[in-house]
Amino acid sequence: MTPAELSSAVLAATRGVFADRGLDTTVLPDTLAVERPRNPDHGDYATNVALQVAKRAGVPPRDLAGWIAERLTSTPGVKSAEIAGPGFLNLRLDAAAAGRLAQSIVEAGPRYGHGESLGGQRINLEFVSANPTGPIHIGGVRWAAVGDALARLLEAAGAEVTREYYFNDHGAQIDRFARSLLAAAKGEPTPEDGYAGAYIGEIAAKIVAANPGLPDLPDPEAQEIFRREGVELMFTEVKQSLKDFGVEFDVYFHEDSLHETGAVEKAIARLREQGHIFDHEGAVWLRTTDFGDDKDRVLLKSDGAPAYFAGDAAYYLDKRSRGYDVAIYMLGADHSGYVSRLKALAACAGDDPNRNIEVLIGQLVNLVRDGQPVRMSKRAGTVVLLEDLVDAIGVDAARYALARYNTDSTIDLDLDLWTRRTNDNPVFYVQYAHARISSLLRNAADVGVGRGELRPELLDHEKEGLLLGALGEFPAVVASAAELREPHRVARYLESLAGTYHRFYDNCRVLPMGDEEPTDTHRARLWLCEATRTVLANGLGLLGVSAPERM
RNA sequence: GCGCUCGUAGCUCAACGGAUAGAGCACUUGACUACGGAUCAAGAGGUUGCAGGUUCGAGUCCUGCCGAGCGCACCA
Repeated sequence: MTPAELSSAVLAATRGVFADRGLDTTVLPDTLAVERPRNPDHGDYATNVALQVAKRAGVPPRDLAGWIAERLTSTPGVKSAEIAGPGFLNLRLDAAAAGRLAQSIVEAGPRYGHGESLGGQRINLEFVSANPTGPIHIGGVRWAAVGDALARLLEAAGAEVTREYYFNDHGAQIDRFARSLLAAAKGEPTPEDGYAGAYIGEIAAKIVAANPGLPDLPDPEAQEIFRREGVELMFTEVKQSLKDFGVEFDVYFHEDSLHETGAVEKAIARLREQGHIFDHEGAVWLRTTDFGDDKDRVLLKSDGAPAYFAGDAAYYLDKRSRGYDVAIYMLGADHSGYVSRLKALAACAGDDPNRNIEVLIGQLVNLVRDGQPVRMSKRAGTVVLLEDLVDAIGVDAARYALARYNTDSTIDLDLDLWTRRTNDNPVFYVQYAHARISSLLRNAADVGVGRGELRPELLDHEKEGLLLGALGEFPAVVASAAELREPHRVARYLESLAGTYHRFYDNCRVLPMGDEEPTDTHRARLWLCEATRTVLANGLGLLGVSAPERM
């Protein structure tokens, strides 16, 4: 019996009680969750449904819980249902009902954990979107790891996801980039507002090598070549380093295209039609304050040039025209002031800012080595790069480390910790569990013990029950992590599952010892091990981290 | 000054409004002639920044205060 099945059974029992006693069934929820209590004394599962609805149904919660319990005890697979505290209902499954889960997990394989909680939703997920004026730095890396994990999660929950990268190849920062390349090529110092760092020299040298006549051209023409080719080289590098990080996008959207195709003008015209535009002091404004922004925003500057926000407006409308139900923006903390204007923009465009657009803000990442903050990169000088992090701890550890924390908090990553091959390193702890099971399954094959027919009632050891319970939670963890946009829940779950497995392993011998004949208990435990391996692999897969069979 | 985010064990961090606030590390004490000891068991460690409020129930929601980070352009 899975938690989902149990939850339906509880709901059915509750409905039955309400019908029998003539209570108002409209106070009942459509679905309810059964939870794994922290304290095992509180049963395999618990539900607070009686507490939730008693007041509105006009009955005492403990009485209601008792009536539900009475019905549940006659449900097949439910061993006991007890009232506890103010009206909790603590449930226990019989071992056979619980044990069958192992088989269904193994049979579901890579699909176990997938669901349809977000079925039918089309989601545009924009993340990283770093400027093409330099290599990806640490701020963007957090989103690369979290964003890609979230994309995988949303897909596992049944959504159709487009991973999108907005490429800011338009505007003044590109000119500064081009001037910096030109200066570097001519051996001149970096312009005052330009980009420094060794990578500028590298790229300038590449462009010079590819364009022999370049030094003879007048500055404006040379700068144009540096602009065009520099952006292209940077773009290629960014894509490659993300690919090496295991992150690939479905759409690389070029800001420049919005200006070239007239999309910006069209967007402004549409917003003007909708009545949200006004002219003031020669500039064209969007009245975002009508929808909660703290000031109105300029779309066209008084010199007639579009402001950056005009591109955002056109870009948002473009996303919507592609038919997404939700556009998710993942932005760094330095863009926190951006949330209200993007939401207002969506509202101006006639969308529901609470449903059609989500703006997630991720706080900063600090790297620490030997207790000292790491701030500089050899190559970029002023910031730490994606490649620095990967060089230091590897892709698996980097992705796991970045995806393991709630993005609302700033985090300190200790580079020494994440390279350690010991169990204080969470990614190794989880991967080790997977490798250990893989090894055990290899041994089982070597000695010729197979899973055979599962006798689920044999999985009646306390630690087996706890492990089955943990495995059963996985689909709900995936669904809630997707719904809440919080991939770190998966990582925390895996760490907990790994611990639960090790405790099982310590208490329950899986393979026959010495000359011992294999029994159905050995075979049942192999089912359990295979199920655990499946869940660990699926969970790590959602985070974009490998599940090694040997370490 | 205003806005957003955060404040939980010595450290790094968990905890869809639920029961006795958890885990890893560090510290103390144990378990290796058998499936990977990269493991496990036990102990100690907390006024969840402070003060009120809502609720059957608050780390979680609301208000105020204190502290930290990040923002507050006709820049991108």
